Amino acid sequence: MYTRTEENYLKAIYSLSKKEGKDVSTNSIADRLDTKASSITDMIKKLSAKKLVSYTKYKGVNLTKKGEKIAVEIIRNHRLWEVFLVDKLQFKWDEVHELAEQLEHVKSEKLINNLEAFLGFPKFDPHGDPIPDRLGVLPKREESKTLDEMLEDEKGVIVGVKNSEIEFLQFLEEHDLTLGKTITVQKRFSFDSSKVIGLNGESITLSEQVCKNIILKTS
Amino acid sequence: MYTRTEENYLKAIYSLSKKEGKDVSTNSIADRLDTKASSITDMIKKLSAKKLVSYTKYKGVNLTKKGEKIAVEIIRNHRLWEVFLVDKLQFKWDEVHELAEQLEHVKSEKLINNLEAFLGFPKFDPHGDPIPDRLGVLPKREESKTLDEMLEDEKGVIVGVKNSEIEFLQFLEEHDLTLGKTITVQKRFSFDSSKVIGLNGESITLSEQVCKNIILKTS
DNA sequence: CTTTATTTTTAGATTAATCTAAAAATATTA
DNA sequence: TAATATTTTTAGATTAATCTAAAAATAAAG
Ligand SMILES: [Mn+2]
Ligand SMILES: [Mn+2]
Ligand SMILES: [Mn+2]
Ligand SMILES: [Mn+2]
Repeated sequence: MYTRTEENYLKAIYSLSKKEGKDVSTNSIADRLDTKASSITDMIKKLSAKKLVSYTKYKGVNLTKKGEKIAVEIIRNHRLWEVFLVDKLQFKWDEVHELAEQLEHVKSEKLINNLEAFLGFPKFDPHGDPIPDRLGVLPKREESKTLDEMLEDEKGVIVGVKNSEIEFLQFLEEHDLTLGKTITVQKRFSFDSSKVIGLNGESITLSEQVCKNIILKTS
Repeated sequence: MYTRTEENYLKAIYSLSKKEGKDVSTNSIADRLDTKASSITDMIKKLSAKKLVSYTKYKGVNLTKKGEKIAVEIIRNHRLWEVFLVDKLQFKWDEVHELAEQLEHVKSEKLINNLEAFLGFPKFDPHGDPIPDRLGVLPKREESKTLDEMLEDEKGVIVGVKNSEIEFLQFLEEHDLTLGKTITVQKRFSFDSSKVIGLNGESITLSEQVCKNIILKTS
């Protein structure tokens, strides 16, 4: 139906428009996909001709309903494959993203629906990101906040991360800061917004940067 | 490492040279891949430059050790994915080939090795074809013959098919002629080489064409 | 051993996705 | 607002994979 490249553009535009709200700029897509702005302009014209994005020169793009539907489908594929790799094939959460980037483009509705059933209809992927159902509806997470927003003595369970880069995930893994772990804020230093937290009976110091990227459910 | 197209050419050359013995001709590859002969010549030059095939103009091609290694790797991927689809995701044996054609190109040694372990190190795919191990070694099947070669009153267990086209597989499925079934040759008609066989206590007539494409282990 | 038929290769085009360099539009700042 | 900087688009090339049509090589028939 659509080429792998087209799908990757749609996915990039989708997540950029979620993150930045407004129209998505040529340069931001170029950054995200690690290509040149001129290539983006070309592809945008193609996507626009196919009614997958709405585009006005110099003003940026937005996904149409049609374009968004495809983007969400690919995201669904991506996240279900990540669950498969972690739950069934013994992969760690920092090893699955690149592979899922390949697997997400395999074309078969039956495959992905059967895979979903095989995995027990998971609602979140190994990084805590929501998995769209077959209609494209994203599950809502219960009330949650970032560790950065938590106060001293507050307690919470890790339910997701905002950054899925390998180095960050490995850092968390090494400190046993994985999904489902319960932590308590022991101290907050106002001069740099770093925190000391309690985990497994031990204390760890975490930078503001780290705290901003951990999502918790506070009871 | 190699493009999807290159991999498909190598796979085609591999199976054609197994089937036909001698040098593989440009036209036979074109037929197999449903492309024009001129495209084949172009690609062969590319593969030759990469030392994946040995090629002399007008004389056809053969895989080098390097080329064969890649072809066998892709076949390993293909067959393991087929097992996954049938054993874990409820696919029928006539539904998996096209999907496996996509999945076989996903690049990750760890993925395929973990998948193999997850599946319990299967030796044959859903069509009875041998699955190369991680070193590229193909398991040997026990003594077997085609139904066409069997004599009256001879008994055997279906262990594979020589033709994996959807229509043929569906035909077999409808008659419950699936892997593992035991059948007995009840009668052979010499005028057209058709046979009446016994299966599940019933009798079925099968054409020579069909008999030539069913592989059995005779006790 | 010629002539004819078939197969294979070459030449030249096309399409998708990318790039560099330059031009045009928009945004910033003095 | 005018000058400057940044962003975006256009123009022209490149690479991979394919095609059609024509030329060259090989094989088959007479
Ligand atoms: Mn991912
Ligand atoms: Mn994820
Ligand atoms: Mn197959
Ligand atoms: Mn098979």
